[in-house]
Amino acid sequence: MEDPKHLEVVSHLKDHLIVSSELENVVALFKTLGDVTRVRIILALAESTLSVTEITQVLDLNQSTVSHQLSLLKQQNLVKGTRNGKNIHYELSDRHIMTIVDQVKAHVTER
Amino acid sequence: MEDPKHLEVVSHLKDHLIVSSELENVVALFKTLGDVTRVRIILALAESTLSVTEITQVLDLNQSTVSHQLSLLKQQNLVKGTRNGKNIHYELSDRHIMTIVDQVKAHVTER
DNA sequence: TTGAGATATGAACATATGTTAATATGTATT
DNA sequence: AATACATATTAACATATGTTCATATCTCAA
Repeated sequence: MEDPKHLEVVSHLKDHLIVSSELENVVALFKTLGDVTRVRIILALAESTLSVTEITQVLDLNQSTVSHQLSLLKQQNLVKGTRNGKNIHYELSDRHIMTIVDQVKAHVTER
Repeated sequence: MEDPKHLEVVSHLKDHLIVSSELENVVALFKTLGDVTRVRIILALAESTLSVTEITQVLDLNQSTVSHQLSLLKQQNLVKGTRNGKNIHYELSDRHIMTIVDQVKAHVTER
């Protein structure tokens, strides 16, 4: 037999779970963080501001790869770059990101 | 000219950023959360325990899709299912997940 | 044990994604 | 202006991913 309260809840659930654009944004952020290369870049930038070339050397990546991924990270407002002559210094645009990463890290290690 | 302190930091960065299996796990979790369907399932389960059929109806999805995605969510220990006769009741395996989702939601709305 | 309902699984498909090579653009130095 | 260095961009490719259809498996009731 079914709990009538359960049926009640379920029948109304459909209306409450609107597909908000907010959901899209949250998922997009998760998706961006769901790649090893990008997270490594973020972790590196958490230690120090770095130019593209430096990221390339430190993480042992193709220059093109770094530029591509930085472009995605910029789109999500996770990093920002400021030009300094020939170089562009990249840094985390927000400390908040590290909070999230740490949060998830905690969740992962905790099992 | 370059800040010598900066050069110092960068030159040692490569050794500190080990590709830990922990990193892989963190990224895998982010990747799992980087899909609208999966997050919608999580948000639904945050409201109430649900059977596969109920999820199918509430979220207007294909039964096969729901099963496939639940399987991925199970692999990441995000949900767990317990059989009740013909049905299987799915629930979040951990409240912690909602904390993470809320965290990111906060980050997203805050701009 | 046969049938019906609930869930899982496998194969096929279209699309998305990450990396690379090649090249373009931008910037400073001479 | 020419060169060298740093970064971005484009196209091509291989691989990964999400959905669907068809079907298998499991469970209960008759």
